[in-house]
Formats: sequence, structure tokens, C-alpha cells
Amino acid sequence: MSSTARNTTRERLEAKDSAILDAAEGIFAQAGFDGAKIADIARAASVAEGTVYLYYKNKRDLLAGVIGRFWSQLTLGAEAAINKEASTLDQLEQFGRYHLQSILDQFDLVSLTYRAQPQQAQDLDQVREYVKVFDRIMKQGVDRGELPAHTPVGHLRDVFFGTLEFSSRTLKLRGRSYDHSVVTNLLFLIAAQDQVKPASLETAAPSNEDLMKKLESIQRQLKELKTAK
Amino acid sequence: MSSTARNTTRERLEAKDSAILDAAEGIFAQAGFDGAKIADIARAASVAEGTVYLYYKNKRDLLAGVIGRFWSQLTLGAEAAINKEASTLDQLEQFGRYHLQSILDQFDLVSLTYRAQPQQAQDLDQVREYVKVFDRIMKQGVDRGELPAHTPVGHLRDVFFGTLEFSSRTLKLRGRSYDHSVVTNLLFLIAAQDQVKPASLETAAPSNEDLMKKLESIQRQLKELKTAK
DNA sequence: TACCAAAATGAATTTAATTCATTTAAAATG
DNA sequence: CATTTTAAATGAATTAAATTCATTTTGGTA
Repeated sequence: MSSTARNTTRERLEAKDSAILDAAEGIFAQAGFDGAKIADIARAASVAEGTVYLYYKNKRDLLAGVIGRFWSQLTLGAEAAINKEASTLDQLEQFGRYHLQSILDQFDLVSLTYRAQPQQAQDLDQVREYVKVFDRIMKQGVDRGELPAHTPVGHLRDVFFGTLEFSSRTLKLRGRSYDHSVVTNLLFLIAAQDQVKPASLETAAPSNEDLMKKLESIQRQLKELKTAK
Repeated sequence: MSSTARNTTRERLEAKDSAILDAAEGIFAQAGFDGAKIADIARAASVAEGTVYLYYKNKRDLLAGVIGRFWSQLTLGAEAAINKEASTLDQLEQFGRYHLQSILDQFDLVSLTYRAQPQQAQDLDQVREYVKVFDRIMKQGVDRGELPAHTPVGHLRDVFFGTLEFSSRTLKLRGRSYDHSVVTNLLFLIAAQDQVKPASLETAAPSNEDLMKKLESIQRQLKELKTAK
């Protein structure tokens, strides 16, 4: 096999793989995991049923392929949607909007991501990569001194993704469409949090002076947010 | 049919229904939706396969029954776990801890709640009831004057449930167990958002009037920000 | 062109949900 | 209490769909 020929062959195989994933994505999104029939996917991809099994071990593995590709593409899109020169809060806002928009657009695929149980650990690798986009923004913020060194990134990550995911569900259930005030509100919260020492100080009622400081810093952040537009 | 007899009959049927739900809950939780076999569930409930279909239209409907019961019980448990006399923040903390603990304990069932697609709208009725527990706490907080009248309950609801759900996933994926600092951090965030720290409103360095002014200005800015979009 | 290995096919197999004709149990009737 | 009627339960038979595999087709190589 010449190198050129091998490439052509590989390209042909990759094109077929792609065709299968495209077909599967459409049918999984439209019919759900149980509702999707391999026969339909094969037909949509113009291959025989058996061929699907040459590329993917079984239906679950095929879904994992679809989901993995989806999150990989989302990661690329996110990186394109974020201006690395912008302030940390602006980057977070760009990412937040992109994220909410995307998970609303592809709500069905996102829902399929966290199907119960038998997930192979590596099924979520692409999701982990995606989540790192957030971590990088936060790390950059700390490095640049725009965020306090103690910023609890892990916790804020849960707030960021958790809130947006739950909001997307709320919006869907109510038949509403994308609304970026959700992102604005979330950022406001995160900005407020960051003005504060790590929350291990369980109770310790803050003095009015503490509150005042916090409020002032929130005010500052708000102003930044406004002028940045 | 005498009234007594009818009761006995109904009780017998309800007991069988319960047995089927118990069996199904265990097997769905352990094997996931696809992995669960009706035959196994029937065996575990000591009924014939056909009997399951007298109680539930199909496998999906059976899952809906399991999930519905789960959230109903969670609602009861939540109401028991919350001290209605306590302050709003304390109640939120009690609820938050109860919620996180529960969704970690029963992670598999919770995961099955949001299976993609073909959910009948009413499949989520019990979840909605559960969510109302949060709404009631917040409403009470506003009524009592512990929270500002403008408190954005809908948004904070997404933050509360979204963050805890995402955190539970994070904890599970990392093989960690319940950690109430997650709840503490979340409450801190919510309290910061609401600008409320009831205890601190009494003693003074800056006067409450000062704080109020600051809050009002922030509020104004936030409104501007929102309408600007 | 002839050969080989990889790729593809789709009919046959297997697995599991769902149905339904039959049996069993319970309630009503006299 | 015996008989009839109705409801509940059974599990073998049916159906639907995933998966396998013996056979065919294709593309590259000599």
C-alpha cells in the first residue's frame, strides 16, 4: 500500500465513520436512545446494519461516539467564541452565553450525555476537556491578578455549569428560548463570590464593615461589566 | 362488595404495586434502564411477567412510577428535615444538606429522572412538587422580611438545584462522599446575592442606612444592565 | 490480470419487551 | 353454602430490535 493510497483508504473510512455518526446523531437526538433503531441509522447512513458494528461495538458505544464528537466540537467552538485578550469576567460571559446557547440548541444531545449508569469512565473524557475551558479562564484570571488567589475554582465550576444546565432545562420545560439574562445573573453571583474569603468560616457573622467592603467591590465589578459592553 | 372488602382488596393491590415498584427501583438503580429486564423485576417482586403489565403500561411507564414515588418521598423527607421556625438561611441550609445527601445516596435513581426525550409532561410532576419546597422557603423569607422583596427566586432556584446536582456528579465521578462545605459555599453565594445577613443588620460600623444606599445603587445598576441587553 | 486482505452485506440468531388465551382467586348472589 | 360473575394473575407465544457471522464485494498490490 502506498502512502497516498493508504491515505485515500483512511479518508474513505473516516468519511463513512462520519456518515454513521451524522446519521446516529440525528436519530438519537430525534428519537432518544431507546427509540433509535440501528436499522434506521444504517439506512440514514447508507450502509448495511452490519457495517455499523464494524465501526462501533454496540449501540451504547455508538452513542458514546456521537456524544464524544459533540463535546469535542463544542470545545472548539467555545475556544473560538472567547476573546483571550478580554477581561476574565468578559471571557466568562462569552463562554457562558456560548454554553447556554449551545446546550439549548442541542438539548437532546446534551441530555443523552449523562444517561444513567454504565458509562465507561472515558466516555466523559470529551466533557472533561470542555470543562477545562472554564478552568483555563479562571486560572488566567488568577494569574493576571483579576481574581483573588484563593478563588475556589472547583466550586465555582459547579455553580457555573450546574446553574446553566439546570436553567436550560427550566427554559426548555417552559418552552422558552435563549435568554442571556440568565448568564448575566450568574456572572453577577460569581463576581460577588470572588470578593470574599474562602467560605470555610462557617458562621462568623460578618460585620457591617465586611459587608460594606464586599458591596463596594461588587459595585466595582458591576461598573467594569457595564463599561466592558 | 362491602366497604371493608373493597378496602382489603385495594390494600392487597396496593401492596402488590408496592412490591413491583420496590423490585423495579432496585433493579433500575443497579442496572440502568436498558440493563433492567422486566423478567428480573417480575421475579424480584414474585409476580409473573404479565402481571407487571397489569400495573404499568410498559417499561418506560414503570420507570416513571419508580421515579415519581422517589421524588414524592423526597418531598416528604425534605419537609421533615426543615425546621419551619428557623431563619430562612438556616432552612435553606437544612434543605441543601438534605438534598445533596439524598441525591448522592440515590444517585442512580436521580440520574434516571432526566432520561432523554419521551418524557410525558406529567412524569415530572413530582419533581416540580419537590422544587416547590425551595420556593416556599424563599417566599416565607420574603414575607418575613428576611429577604428583599425583589429576590429573584426563579434564578436562585436554578443556582441552588443546578449547583447541587452538578456537585453531586462531580463528587461521584471523583469517588468522594457527601461534603457539606458544598452547601455552605452555595449558601454563602446566595446570601451574598441577596445582600442579606440578618444578624449583621443590627450592630454597626457603617450604618444600615449606608448599606441601604449602596444596595440601592447596585440594584439600579443591575436593572440598567439587564434592560440594556 | 489475478490475488489477497480488508470492508461490507443482510439473512439468521438471540435477547428481551409485550400480548393474550387460559387459569385461578375473590366477590357477589340467591 | 354452592353457584355465578368478575377481576387478577399467569406464562407461553408473539413481536421487535440488537447483534452476529457466513458470504460477497471492493480496492490495493504484485
